[in-house]
Amino acid sequence: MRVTAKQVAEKAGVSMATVSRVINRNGYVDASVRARIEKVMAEVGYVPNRTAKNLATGRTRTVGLIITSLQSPYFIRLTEGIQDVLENKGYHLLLCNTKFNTKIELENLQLLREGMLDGVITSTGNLTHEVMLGLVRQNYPMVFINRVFDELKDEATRAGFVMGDLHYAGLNVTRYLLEQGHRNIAVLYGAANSTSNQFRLEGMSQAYAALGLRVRPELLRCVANPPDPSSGLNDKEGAWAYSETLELLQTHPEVTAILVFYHPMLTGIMQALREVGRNVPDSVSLIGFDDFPLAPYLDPPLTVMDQPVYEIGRAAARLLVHKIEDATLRVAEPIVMKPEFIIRRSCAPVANRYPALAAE
Amino acid sequence: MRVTAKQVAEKAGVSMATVSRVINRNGYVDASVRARIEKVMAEVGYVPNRTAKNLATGRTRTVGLIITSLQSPYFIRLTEGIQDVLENKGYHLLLCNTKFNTKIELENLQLLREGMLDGVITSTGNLTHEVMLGLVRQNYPMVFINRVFDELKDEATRAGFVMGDLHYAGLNVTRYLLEQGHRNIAVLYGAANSTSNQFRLEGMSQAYAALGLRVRPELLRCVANPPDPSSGLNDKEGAWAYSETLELLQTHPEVTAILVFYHPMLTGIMQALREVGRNVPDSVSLIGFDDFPLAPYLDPPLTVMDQPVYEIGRAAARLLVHKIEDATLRVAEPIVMKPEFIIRRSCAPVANRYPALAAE
DNA sequence: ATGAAAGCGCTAACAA
DNA sequence: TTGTTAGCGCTTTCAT
Repeated sequence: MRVTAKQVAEKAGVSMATVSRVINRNGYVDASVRARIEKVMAEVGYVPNRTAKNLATGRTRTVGLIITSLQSPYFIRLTEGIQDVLENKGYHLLLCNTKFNTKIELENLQLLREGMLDGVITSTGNLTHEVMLGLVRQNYPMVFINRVFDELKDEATRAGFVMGDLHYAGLNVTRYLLEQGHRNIAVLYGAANSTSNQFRLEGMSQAYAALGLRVRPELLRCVANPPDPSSGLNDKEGAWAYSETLELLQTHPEVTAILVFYHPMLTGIMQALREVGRNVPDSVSLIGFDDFPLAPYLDPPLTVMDQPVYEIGRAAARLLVHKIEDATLRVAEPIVMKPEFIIRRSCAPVANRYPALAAE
Repeated sequence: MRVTAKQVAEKAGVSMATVSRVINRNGYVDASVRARIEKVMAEVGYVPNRTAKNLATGRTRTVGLIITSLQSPYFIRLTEGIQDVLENKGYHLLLCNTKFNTKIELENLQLLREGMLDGVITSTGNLTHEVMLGLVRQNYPMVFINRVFDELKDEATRAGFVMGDLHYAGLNVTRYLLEQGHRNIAVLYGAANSTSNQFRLEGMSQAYAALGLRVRPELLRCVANPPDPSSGLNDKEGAWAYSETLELLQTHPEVTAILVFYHPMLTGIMQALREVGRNVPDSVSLIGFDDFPLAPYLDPPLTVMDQPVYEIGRAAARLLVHKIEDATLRVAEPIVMKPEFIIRRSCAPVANRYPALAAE
């Protein structure tokens, strides 16, 4: 049978309170008494019951992380950053992978209300915007990645915000392509409703506008509604991207550059390109968002706009833990991190494609 | 303030027991009474407290998953399989990423003893062998991936086992290379102590033995002890593999094939190969273990021995949930899944390298 | 069909 | 420095 603190107390001839003090190393306990209790605990193999402690303290030292996919190196790296900090602070991570399913996301947010989670970090689209807003206003400790709530502008809540400078990222990537002569730049992204994508797209528009040009909306493709979201297929997201890319290239052969906002789509895009004989980078330039270990080893090595994802994760976790442990903390200003452009070999000037034209 | 079931009961003019019955939809409750209680719950915004429920029921509907890295597509896919099943059964996932740190692993195992976890799935090396064994003998619900306990052979415990046929995998990959004329096959693996590696190595030996040959132990390299395990460096594991590979190629230039048991090492291996001018596959053949979405897009496309990782994950989660929900369940037989060899372009016969020799 | 009441195992304020 | 005691909020027999 399980041994309880009460039994330890009886056996050691002390009160439960004293046992509790030695378990948690707080309060004053006489050295000899402590030794006696510890001896008893070791003898009977006492293990404290965590759920009882959770109930008594009203805390669980568990944090929820909500992401939309495990296939994206972005989320992996983010999770690593978060977990490294949490572990260091003695917190645990409950992982919720929504796979773009709002229902799953809501179920996990419910755990926050139910007191099973001390706080939550979210890095998802904004389908659950209203729910999140409600939670924030009820002062649950929450940290949002790459997301803003205009409604909260003048409110002092416990919510925290960490972001990459995605506007800057979109702006600079686009400027780079425009300078290389690209005018028909397609974008493939993963979730229509995410603020991350909006930021990048805004940056993109700005780069166009600087040249008196405009984004062509028909070249913006979202793959948020997968053909078969429930299949166990490996590389499911690549499969969606594949058909979308094929369609794009067919209807818009004038595309000379593709921006990939969501890396799980990369395989499908590359396969489609290959099948229709559009070589990278000579026929089409390709740029990914966020770096990942294998990027330099792809064929061709992928040029990417990187974000310090690991640091973003760390910052988010630190912020959340602060907010959990200090209920009065109010940090309204988002933490913003600068991206870095990493040029490899998946982009080429349009002139390479039409050398004759360029020579004129 | 938080609303409790007690307050709901008072407001609805019933007892807590009845409220509990409507929350959990069990026991008999008169339709009109149920409606009244539900109305009150909605009005006051009642949310049940999960930690209290956990304490009262002695269960948390939370399962721990212990893996050693998030950088390996193997663990990612495994996690997806596990999570898809858990979510479907109403369980949550507490993720423990040990990064080969035994201390972290032990801390998470402790959560099982402390009643915070209903069960645990482990897919790690066997540094914690004794601890695991103790837990199993105390009848905690546990499922092990790619691991066996000879000690448990004749005991009826609650432990479950799911494995890929790694012996078969090692055997066939090696046979394939031997048939292509390779005799100096190096192996780079991630954790010296893992049974998965042992199984593969045994298969390998068998393939050698069939030709009257033997494995050359000096060509087996483990990268379990990283130069800097705590750095936040992206692609840390690739960095370890890089230096190990460099050293290997320098001391053993006769190597014509490399088997990679742990994919996060791939980047470092490829870079080292590139730097010393050993072209894949003409100068060195490369085979990876387990497929992943980007494998066909590497330069060159990677030949791999794949495992049905997603299915392994699903099977493990199903088994664990069974064991949690039926304390009498005793399934000693491991579930074994067959691997599949996927040939792409990272292997070439040795004859390609020494055509003159082959022509003799 | 509903209620009373005894836990579940620990924490923490207060008293001593 | 230690003990007393009243919770934490829910579940679950056992009556009724």
